[in-house]
Amino acid sequence: MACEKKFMHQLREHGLRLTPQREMVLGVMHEIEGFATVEEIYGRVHELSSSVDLSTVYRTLDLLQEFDLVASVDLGDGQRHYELLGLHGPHLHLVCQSCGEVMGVDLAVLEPLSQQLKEQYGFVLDGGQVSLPGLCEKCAALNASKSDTPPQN
Amino acid sequence: MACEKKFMHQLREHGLRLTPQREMVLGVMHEIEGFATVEEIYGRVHELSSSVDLSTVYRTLDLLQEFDLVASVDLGDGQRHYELLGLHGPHLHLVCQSCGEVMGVDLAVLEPLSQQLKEQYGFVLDGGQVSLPGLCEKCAALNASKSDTPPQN
DNA sequence: ATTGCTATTGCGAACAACCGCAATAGCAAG
DNA sequence: CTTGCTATTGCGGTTGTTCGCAATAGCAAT
Repeated sequence: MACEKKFMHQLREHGLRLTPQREMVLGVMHEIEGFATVEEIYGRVHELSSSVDLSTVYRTLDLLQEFDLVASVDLGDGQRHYELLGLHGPHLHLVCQSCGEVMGVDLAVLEPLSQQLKEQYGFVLDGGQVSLPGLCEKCAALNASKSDTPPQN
Repeated sequence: MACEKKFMHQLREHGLRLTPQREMVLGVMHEIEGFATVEEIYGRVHELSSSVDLSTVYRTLDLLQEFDLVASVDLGDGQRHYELLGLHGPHLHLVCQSCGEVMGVDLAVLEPLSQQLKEQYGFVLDGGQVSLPGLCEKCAALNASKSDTPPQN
């Protein structure tokens, strides 16, 4: 797959090394649909090779994230969730505070805002890392009716 | 201060109670300029009454956040930072990934985006909770020159 | 003032994420 | 195929945050 190639290339460029552990983590990410917790990723990697350590998984995910091969989203459930970006590339995440649903959206919607922040404050937005909290369509509709008691899920 | 009144009122409305611990946390937040870590807040509260527990501070901050009296920002330094909103009210946070500087910006800049997300995806943005990662003016300029080696501080 | 209901607390333990260090193993040069 | 340099690993321990639970204490009604 193109993803592995890209990874190898980026490692070389930075003087880093390709290890079986790193290959395994990336491989596992490919098998997974959508988001995965570190626990899930570690579980699968552990099946392949039981000697791989949890911190190595964390470190590899950090690395993959730095290379924009993976994105992490905080759903507010005390556990970070990771998603392989492989084909689609970086995108914006809309996170529903009520049901936890995540919607991937093209970074283009940020363009006007990005432009304005740059002009007005000199701030250079990093769109690939953005997660926006709010309510998805369904939960917003639910909340509109019984306006009180903020939904906890 | 108006803040305490508002807090009491909101507690009552939700059938919650005003306790000395909650008053102390809010009081301490008033004394602090800008952002404070839980450690700092707990430290000051502890001076006032050494029996107050750390988890109570955490729980109170959650509560204050729910009532929009306080905002939390993740600066990426493994420690959450809290800011009293009292007077200024909710605002957007621009967080520099490089130097950690936080810039408060009026929520108005989000209006167009908010509108578009609602129309296009039915997603209702919660602007008061938004933190946007990127680079501040200074760090962006620095980064532009030596384009390689992502800054670690 | 007293009472009763229940929100809140302090405590201890759990949890996710991270770090420092010595040992290991990629990788490039000879 | 060696050798040497150093990035990387596994391990143990630490930090920041949250949880469950029994005891306490707000608050409204009597």
